[in-house]
Amino acid sequence: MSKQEAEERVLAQLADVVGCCSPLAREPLSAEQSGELARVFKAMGDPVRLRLLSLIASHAGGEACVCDLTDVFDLSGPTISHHLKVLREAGLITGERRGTWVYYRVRPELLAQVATVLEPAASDALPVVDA
Amino acid sequence: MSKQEAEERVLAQLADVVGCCSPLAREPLSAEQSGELARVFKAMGDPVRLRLLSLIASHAGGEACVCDLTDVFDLSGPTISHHLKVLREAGLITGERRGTWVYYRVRPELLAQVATVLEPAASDALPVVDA
DNA sequence: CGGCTGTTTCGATGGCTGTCGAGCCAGACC
DNA sequence: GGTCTGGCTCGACAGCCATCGAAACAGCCG
Repeated sequence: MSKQEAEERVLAQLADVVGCCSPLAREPLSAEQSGELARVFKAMGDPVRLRLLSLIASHAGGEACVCDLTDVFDLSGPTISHHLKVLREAGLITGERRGTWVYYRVRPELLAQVATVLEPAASDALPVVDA
Repeated sequence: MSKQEAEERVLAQLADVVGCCSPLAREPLSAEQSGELARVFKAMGDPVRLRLLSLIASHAGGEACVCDLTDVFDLSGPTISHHLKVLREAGLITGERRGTWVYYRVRPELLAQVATVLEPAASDALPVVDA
């Protein structure tokens, strides 16, 4: 199983667990569910990775080259690569090599799923959103 | 400054940074923003804490006593207490002592804010939500 | 082919963190 | 007041993680 396949499997597994709408506040998460979800949150639980994610997501064309990302931080190349790998293994981004450079783009569907998990808990008791 | 005040300050600071809708995909997060947000995600980046959060959120009346939470896990009391503290310091929950027991409840507004940060990135490129 | 640039992997290291047991504080009850 | 129970703090320890330099790998270009 290649690296790519392994990551695909992670995403599929997570999608299976998260489903389209298993709200955090509707019923307690099982040990397995919380494990899958925690992996995603843990990946986002680092300032550098969060910035990387937003840099990629907000970049023109929806994708960003590693070379664009490295310059933003005072970190070594390997470190950035490490963080990108973590995001990749969490299913949050995908990387594709085109010639010399590697381009990363976000997986919006995963972000949407995570947001869905959070939202019902929010709108349930909070009239602030006032939708 | 008491424990309670300190936590209030954290929440206020976070609300200030996150605002009502600073979308992750609209523009790159600053170092400060990512730091604040990462703290919340890191708090949710643990299976036990995620389950605790969902247990509290989904509990009848919107609040749960520590005694209810301890039994669910094969963990010592201090460990549960530690995780609750992390969630508290991240602004995700609040604890209140009433007589013998301590009750915890979630802060829906923070969850809503976090979800908001995620969502625009999602709906931006994903027709799946089909709203 | 040989070198050059961009990116990743490897190994090591310092710091953070999840976990526990022991002990402490707060209320309740006698 | 004395004691009992629920919950928290403290200190310690093992495992994980962010970071780095060095080295390996992948394409380009001369």
